[in-house]
Amino acid sequence: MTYEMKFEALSSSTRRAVFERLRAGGRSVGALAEGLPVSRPAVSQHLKVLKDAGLVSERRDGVRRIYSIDRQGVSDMRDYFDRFWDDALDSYKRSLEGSDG
Amino acid sequence: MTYEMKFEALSSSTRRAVFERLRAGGRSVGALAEGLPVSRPAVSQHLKVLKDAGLVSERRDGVRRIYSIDRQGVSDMRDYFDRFWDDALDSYKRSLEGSDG
DNA sequence: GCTATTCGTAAGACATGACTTACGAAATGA
DNA sequence: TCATTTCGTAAGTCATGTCTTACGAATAGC
Repeated sequence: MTYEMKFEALSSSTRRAVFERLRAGGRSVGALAEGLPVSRPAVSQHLKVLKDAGLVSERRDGVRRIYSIDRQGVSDMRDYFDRFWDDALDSYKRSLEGSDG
Repeated sequence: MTYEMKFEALSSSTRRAVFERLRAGGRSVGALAEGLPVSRPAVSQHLKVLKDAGLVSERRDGVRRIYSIDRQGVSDMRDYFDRFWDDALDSYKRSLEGSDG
């Protein structure tokens, strides 16, 4: 559930494709695998990584498992880049003060 | 300069460490390599990936090259997760409407 | 109980990428 | 010009991760 885990989870292009497919709403593993150039077990393995990272959540529906985006995880990433941007701007401003003030 | 390139660039933990070290301000390649458990050429290779992805920029200073955070690139990532979060919320709301009304 | 469906996990093959050393290029200063 | 410093690139090694097939578990319906 750390940032490191989220970055690692989003490091594979196939995993990002799975993640993007969930953008439009929850889907079963089989439905996710259709349209992707990898096998269903591969998708299942990717979903585990995404789930452990806190980027997707799982819900049971009979024999199916419906995976959905975990908005909290997405929000965490958004916050990370928010703060990163702020810090980068601050350090830039300080570098200007230091060079001519 | 695409999102794909930015995600790929941030997929390596060493590269994220380099990226994080630039958060506090611009640094030379040698200065970045100090304190990291990899060689200077390794850092140089990582910086090339980060630069090609639009996440860092380069400035010459005599024989040195000062790398800094490219705030536009960080802003792009922030926007990506902003929109992703909005889309996920919308699709969630739609799923509620479809299920009970 | 039996079958069909959906899925997760194990084991192993294979490609990808991250690292090292060696080397050459460019800028600085004497 | 020569030496020093700083850096990027090339070549090759090695670890990591991504994929496949095979298999077993869980649920639902008959």
